[in-house]
Amino acid sequence: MRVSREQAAENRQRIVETASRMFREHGFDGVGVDAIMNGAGLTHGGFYGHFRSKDDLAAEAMTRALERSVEKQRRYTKLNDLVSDYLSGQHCANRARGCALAALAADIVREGEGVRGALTTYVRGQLDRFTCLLRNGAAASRRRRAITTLAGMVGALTLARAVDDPALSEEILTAAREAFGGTRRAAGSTNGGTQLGDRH
Amino acid sequence: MRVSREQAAENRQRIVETASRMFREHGFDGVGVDAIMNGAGLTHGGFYGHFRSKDDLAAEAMTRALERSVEKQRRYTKLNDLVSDYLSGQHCANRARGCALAALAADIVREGEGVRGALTTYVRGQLDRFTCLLRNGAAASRRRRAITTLAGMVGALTLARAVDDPALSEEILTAAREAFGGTRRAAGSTNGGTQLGDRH
DNA sequence: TGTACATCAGTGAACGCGCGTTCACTGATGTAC
DNA sequence: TGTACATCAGTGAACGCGCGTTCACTGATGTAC
Repeated sequence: MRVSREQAAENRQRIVETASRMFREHGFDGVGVDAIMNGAGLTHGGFYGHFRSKDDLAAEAMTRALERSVEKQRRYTKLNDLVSDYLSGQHCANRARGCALAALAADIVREGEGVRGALTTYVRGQLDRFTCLLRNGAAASRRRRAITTLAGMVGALTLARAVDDPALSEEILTAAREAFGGTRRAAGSTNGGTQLGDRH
Repeated sequence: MRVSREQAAENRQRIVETASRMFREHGFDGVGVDAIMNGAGLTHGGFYGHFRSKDDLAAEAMTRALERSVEKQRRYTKLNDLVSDYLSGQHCANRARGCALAALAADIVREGEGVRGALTTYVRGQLDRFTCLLRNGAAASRRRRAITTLAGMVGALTLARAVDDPALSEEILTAAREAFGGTRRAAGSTNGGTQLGDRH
């Protein structure tokens, strides 16, 4: 049943992609090697030809998911658009294809070095990107706003997903979209036009 | 080896408390019945005299952890104090005794009805409490700020814990403490004295 | 109040299942001539 | 280019371990007289 080197490389890719989706949906402990390999159209026995261990795959799948996330975000030129998409009902409903940070953040503390390292790099990059997208204020201020924006996005998505009641989910997403989006549109604003936490 | 009814009730309590701590530290799948019972000074065999299943205990432990959290928060009269404590380095380092929402939020989506129900009730209560603690603005505006404050707190704590580098953790907590705290102290603020997201 | 028996909280061995991992095997791919 | 052999990606059975759960048993507690 040998397969061409090219095919084998494709298979490996597919395993990583599949794992990345399944981990986001069910958590690291919620999917087995067996399920991942089946999801990739293979049988479990071949797994250790590609990876040293399940943890190894976890680190790689995490890295991949975060890279994808970065690519996707490069498309945005306005923070407001990025935030709106991040806090959309669609993203909330689609854990498997969504932000790995929000899907796995709580689990990550307990994972190995590889996973945490990948995540830390991503958070740093994310903060840099947000800082650039924010227009007004000094660098230090923009950096602080980048932090609170990222925290607000992750927290709001997590809450909206955890909660039982769709109406409450929607309320959370809407409120967060308005507060953490880069632009202010509401009439009668006390700080119209400035970003969240902007005060230096 | 029978034990007085009073003693048995105490034991049950202890199991719930222990589970509540261990789940927060290691996740629902990260601790076994065996470990919980040992942690409570008992052997695993007695478990099913107290609970119908591990899931049952999970729901109860979650409920308990959230009730504790509410009791603790009643002590605060100013949102700023509450936020400062929530986003303290101590809380960040102590998952086992800290906020169950932040410790388990990502896992909760995959848990049973009991756990999710308990959490939803808690989030509603939390938002009501925050809305009360916020002083300025119309009810609807305070409610929205309550949501973004809660989201920001949970997100910032989650990020600070997930990240690999203590300096970055500290930076995240500090920025969030300033942004999501109820009062503004910084000089040169563009919206001094108003709360996060306050604009109606 | 004291005695005799029933109850039942807790014990520890055992069961069954799923999961991560290993391994002998297969047969298509890659390579040497 | 064609043939013969070596390689090795993938298969599926098997192993060992841990975990949730069950159960026969123990002996202190609770209760009836």
